[in-house]
Amino acid sequence: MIMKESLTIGKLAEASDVNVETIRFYERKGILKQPKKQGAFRYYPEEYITRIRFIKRSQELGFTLKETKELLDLKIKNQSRCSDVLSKTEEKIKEINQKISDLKKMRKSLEGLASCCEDTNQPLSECPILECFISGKDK
Amino acid sequence: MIMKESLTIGKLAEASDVNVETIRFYERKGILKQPKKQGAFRYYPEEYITRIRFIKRSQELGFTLKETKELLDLKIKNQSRCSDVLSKTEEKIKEINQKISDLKKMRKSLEGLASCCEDTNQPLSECPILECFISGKDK
DNA sequence: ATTGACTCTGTACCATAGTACGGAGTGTAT
DNA sequence: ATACACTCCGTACTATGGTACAGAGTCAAT
Repeated sequence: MIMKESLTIGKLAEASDVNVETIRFYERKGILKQPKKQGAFRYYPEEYITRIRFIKRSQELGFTLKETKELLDLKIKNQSRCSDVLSKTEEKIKEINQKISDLKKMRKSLEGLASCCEDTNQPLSECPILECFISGKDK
Repeated sequence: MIMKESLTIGKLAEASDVNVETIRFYERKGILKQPKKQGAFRYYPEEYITRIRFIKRSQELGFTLKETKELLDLKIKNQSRCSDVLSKTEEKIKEINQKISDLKKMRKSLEGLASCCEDTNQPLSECPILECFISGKDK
C-alpha cells in the first residue's frame, strides 16, 4: 500500500537532519502541509526533504519561520493574482539584495582585520567589524 | 559632570531604536560592556549607537547573539594571539561567503518566478523557490 | 497472533532573545 | 526643597522555535 518514494516521518526526519517533532511542529504552523494519510500514518514524498532543508537554511540566512513561509508561498496560482505575486517577489528580492550588500560590508571589514593580522604594522581600530555599517564608509 | 557626547541609557535606546531593557539585557549577556558610571547612572559614548545597530543587523543576517559577540570580539589584542584571531576571522569570512552564495541562489529562483509572472507562457514548477538549493542546479 | 519498532495526539517543557514592571534611588529644573 | 522624569536592580513574563514525553494505536515480520 505504500508508494515508492514515500517516507515515514522518521525516515524523512533522518534524511532532512531534523527531529521528528520538528516536522510535526512545522505542520502545526502550516509551513509544511500534512500529506494525505494512507491509513493512520503520514507518508511523505521525497521532495519534502528539499523543503525542510530550505526552511533550515532560510532561517540561517536570517528569515523567520513566518518569512520563510512567505517565501515558500510565492508561486503562481492563477492569472488574476499574478501582479500580487510579482510585487511580493520583488519585495523579497530587495530584502535579499540588502542582506547580500551588508554581508559584503562585513566581509570587507573582516578582510581588513585579517590583513592586519598578517602585517601588524597596519593601523586598525579597536573593533574593526564595527566599521562595516557606518554610512559613507562603504569602502 | 556629564561629558559631551555622553548619552543616558534612554537617549541611547532612542538613538539606536531599541528598548532600554534591551541595552541592559545586552550588558548582562556581555555583548555590550557597561560603561563606567558617573555617579549612579550609566553614560554612554556615541559609538555605542553603531555597536547596537551592528548587533541588530547581524541578527537579521542570521547570526545568533553568541555569534554576533564572536564577531565583535574579533580584534587584535596582542601579538601572540594574532594567528588565533586570523583563523577565527577566516572562519567567519567563509560563513559569510556561504550565506552570500545561498542568498544569490534564492534570488535567482525568485527572479525566475518574477519573469514568469510577466510572461505566463513560461513553465514553472509548483514551488519555484525550492529549486534554489538543489545541488547541481546552481544555475 | 504476538512482538517490537515506529507513529499517533496532546501537553508540557526548553533555550534564545527580549519586554514589562515594581519599588527605590537620582538628577535637574524651577 | 521639592517635583518629576529618568534610572537603578531584580524578577517575572512573553514570543519564537523547537524538544520531550506519556499513553495509545499501528505496521510488518516472524
